[in-house]
Amino acid sequence: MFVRDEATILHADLDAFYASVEQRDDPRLRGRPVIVGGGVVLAASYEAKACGVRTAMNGRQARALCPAARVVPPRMEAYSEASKAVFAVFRDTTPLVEPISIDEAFLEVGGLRKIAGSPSEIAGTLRRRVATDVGLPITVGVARTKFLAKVASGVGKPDGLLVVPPDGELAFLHPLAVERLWGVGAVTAGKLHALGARTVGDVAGLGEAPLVSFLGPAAGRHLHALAHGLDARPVRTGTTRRSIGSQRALGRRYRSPEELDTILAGTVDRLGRRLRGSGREDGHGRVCRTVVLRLRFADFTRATRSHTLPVATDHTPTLLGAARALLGTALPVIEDKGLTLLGLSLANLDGDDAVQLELPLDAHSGPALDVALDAVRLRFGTASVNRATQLGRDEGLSVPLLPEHE
DNA sequence: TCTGGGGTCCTAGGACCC
DNA sequence: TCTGGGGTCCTAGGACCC
Repeated sequence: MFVRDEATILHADLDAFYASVEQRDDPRLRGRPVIVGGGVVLAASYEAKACGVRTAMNGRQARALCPAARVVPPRMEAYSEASKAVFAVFRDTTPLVEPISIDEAFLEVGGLRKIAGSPSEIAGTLRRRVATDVGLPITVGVARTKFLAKVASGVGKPDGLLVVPPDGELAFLHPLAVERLWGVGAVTAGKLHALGARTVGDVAGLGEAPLVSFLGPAAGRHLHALAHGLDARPVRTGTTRRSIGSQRALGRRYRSPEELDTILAGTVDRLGRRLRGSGREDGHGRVCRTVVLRLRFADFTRATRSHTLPVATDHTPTLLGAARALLGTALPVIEDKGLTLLGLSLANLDGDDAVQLELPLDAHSGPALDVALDAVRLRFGTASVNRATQLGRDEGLSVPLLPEHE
């Protein structure tokens, strides 16, 4: 199996992205605390973060923490333009770019040494180009694996460059708090604390069995591997969207079924247009099979209702019919608890590219498979291949399960 | 703390078929 | 008639990310 022994993966992450665009475009905001968004903080400049303001924080609380902050409404078009300009720099650096979100990406720069220099030199050039060409600060982490590069950029923020040398990986990783790990949120962090693990090194010392029993097979095995610096996922280009969605907060006041139906019809219409590719660029003539209604109630609990159509479609009346039927089934609970958010997702895009094959593993699957494991879910399409190769690496199960099945 | 909007992936279980 | 395994598809919920 291919083993990388050199730090050639870059994780490039713009700093306080929306807020930095605002400071770039309005000199009066530079050096001052800036909050983007009103009711909820979408982004905070580092000056605002110094007061304790955080993304997703309630707007009133944020203003109380940082009375000097300038609060500006979001300008999504400006951020989209800035993102395109930054990604142009990424793609000019290497063709192997894997976008993660509007403001971050992985770049594979192995093999560019002769023409562009070492990975850390390339990272430095990238940072300077983003600063001069686009006018934004960016932090880059450089490491042998995606995971370590991602952690490195987080530790290196803001406006930094941090290289994790292959022989210094565990020394870098193990002192870090478990919350630093990509994929560990509040719930998982709480479970790890309950196991006595507060640092990544503690997690590495736990062994796989307790992690699997506390976190489930996928998360447990994944975390165990990451804590030991193991992560074979390659940088991959051309990943396609698996779902698109739209949602709307409704506030607390009562909405009649008729009113909800109007909102739903508007949402379906918007998503239908996106699906067919008019307006936004994430659709481009795709079809979907599964319609998911998303609800949030006044007590902050959530629910979903979904329906899978016999054939994939982009036909708005068909989608609306399915959405209406789902809303109908949910009316009693809406009546009971009070609805505060209504959303819709269109999933199973392009129908069959997410087929699930469930294969049993038996004694013939390989003696290396010593973990209690009932079945592997292989999904054909990008996500599933990931899982399968990861399994192959972690367990030494050398991929005979993977191919041919098509 | 009275909490936005857009996503990804994983888990569990039911219905149904052979 | 009952039990069981194996396989597929679908639904619902949850954790997490930016």
